[in-house]
Amino acid sequence: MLYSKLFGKTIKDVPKDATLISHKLLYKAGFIRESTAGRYYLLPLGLRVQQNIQQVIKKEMDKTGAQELITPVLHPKYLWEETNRTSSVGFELMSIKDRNEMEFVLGGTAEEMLVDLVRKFQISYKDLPFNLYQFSVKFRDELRARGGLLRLREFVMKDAYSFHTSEEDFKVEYEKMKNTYTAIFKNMGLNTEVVESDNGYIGGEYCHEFVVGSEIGESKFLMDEMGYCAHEDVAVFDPENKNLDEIEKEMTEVDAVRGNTMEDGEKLHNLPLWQQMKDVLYVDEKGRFILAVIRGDLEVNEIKLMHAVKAYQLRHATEDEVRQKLNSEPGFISPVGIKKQGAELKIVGDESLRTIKNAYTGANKKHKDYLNVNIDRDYKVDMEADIALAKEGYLSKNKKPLIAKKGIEVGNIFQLGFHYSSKMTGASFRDVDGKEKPYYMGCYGIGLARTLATVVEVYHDDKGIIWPETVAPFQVHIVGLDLEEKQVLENAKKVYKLLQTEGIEILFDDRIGVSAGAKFADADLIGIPYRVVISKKTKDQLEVKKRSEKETKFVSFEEFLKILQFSH
RNA sequence: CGGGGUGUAGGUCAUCGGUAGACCGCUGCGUUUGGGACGCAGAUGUAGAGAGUUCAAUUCUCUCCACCCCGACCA
Repeated sequence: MLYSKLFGKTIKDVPKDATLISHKLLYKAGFIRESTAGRYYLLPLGLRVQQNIQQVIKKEMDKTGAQELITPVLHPKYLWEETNRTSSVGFELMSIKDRNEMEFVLGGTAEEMLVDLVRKFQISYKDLPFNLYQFSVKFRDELRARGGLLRLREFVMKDAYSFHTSEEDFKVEYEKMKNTYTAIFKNMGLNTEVVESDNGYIGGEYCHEFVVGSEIGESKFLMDEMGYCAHEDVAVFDPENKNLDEIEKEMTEVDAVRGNTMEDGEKLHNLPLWQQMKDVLYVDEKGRFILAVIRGDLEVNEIKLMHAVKAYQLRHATEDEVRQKLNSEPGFISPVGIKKQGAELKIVGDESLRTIKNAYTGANKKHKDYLNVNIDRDYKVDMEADIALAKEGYLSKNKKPLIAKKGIEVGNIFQLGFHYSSKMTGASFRDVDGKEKPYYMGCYGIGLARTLATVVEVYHDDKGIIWPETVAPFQVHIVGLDLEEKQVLENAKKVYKLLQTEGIEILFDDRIGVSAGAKFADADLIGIPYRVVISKKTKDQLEVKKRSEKETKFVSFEEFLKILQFSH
């Protein structure tokens, strides 16, 4: 490719909207331009990188025996209604009607489509298992797009869906995908943590995120030195017993003229925070009240709570609701003697309540507290569950301190189980015993543009991008200097042609009348792995420099070919 | 959707009640040419949209729209 013909120029100033390094560099170097929020043009350079990423993924996926296909982008809405996902997806569905008023959903994920495809065939146990994947544009009307390519409303995703006769068979595939994903990202130079996480709207019981550690990432997760690694949403920990050796004292109601915060209670009674009970009142999407009770030094994990009570939306109750519906008082709520007052109330106690004795808490009246409250004796909960938010420094179940990390989620794998096959009619196979059975499923996604941005986040310096060779838009960047001298120009063209015949992808900066400094700056910004300078100085040699290194060296054409071959 | 912010040339910004300017970039000519060269000449704007106040609005007020940041959501 001749640089003089390349569409998309480098610029010096970036739009003020760009805050992330990847966004700035990709914009400056001419890889992307914005259309509207969360929708980007991929320019020729950007597309080349994305296609390389796609190749890396495809190669590893094909190795596992997965097969590539393509589904329509417009999904018939009735499919989404069949699984009841028109109301429960985590992202806003975009829909559209055709001339016959038929309703379609712009695909944001394709579980229903794949099941619908598979059920068009008479599947038997002999056909299973199989894994089908595609690269296709996904539409998600995200509440907020963010950070350049990091969170888009339209993006190419590799999504794969596997079908199995049984859970055991699925688990083999799941492990295979775990390894495949690790390999895929490694091939692009990305080290990923495999993080246990929450399924969200996809359904199923467990899943793992592939996360690249980064301060700008949105995924918060916790690790310990024994290899435990889980997203904040699902991370478990050992709450540690606090004072279980104390004997249970008599519960008393005392005056408590204090504010509404935990700290106010701590100060007033001069007792440790962990001995206090924290009571948080939520309302779910059906209007049920849910009182989460937890040890005072811990916080409620709303994701865990939602799973425990099978709700998919929670909000905090208002002060009026606390007073009127539950006859309690904000800041003084307690499970002890709380009246349901006609409202549906579910009290969920965290496991940590079993680690303390003689707790103190509000008395459902303004400026009244209870002291020496003990579970079972003084109050009962409707449900005991782990609803606590893990934090750095807490002990893991391995009794090792947890370390908090942040990262970018570039891919994930989900166990779906029978989630879809049980909801969609005909989603079944004929088993060896002649019976029709639902198949067991999994799904596996990678966002290409986000992965691209993540590579830039990891591989750059103050001058520009430093592409890993597997995804670089070109392998070699020839910088031609002194090109107004015929000899030099001819020589540069010759090298360009010869390298091309070797099958090497080259960007040749053939611009005449552009200063050396400008060309070097552009080469650094674009970040192609090898820079080759050809000028009147270099004569019949090539001046080679790796983007990732400082030194340049003069080599012959043949020696350079060897360097390139060696690097693969 | 809640909170905060921004909309002026392709980009970065200035101007501020009296109809717009700098730098980068772009075009042409010339001089330059190993780390973003210089000179000269030139092109580029319904100041996001609409309404209001005013003799006069890019400037003040309101509404809408778009975009960015923080939060809820996610590949």
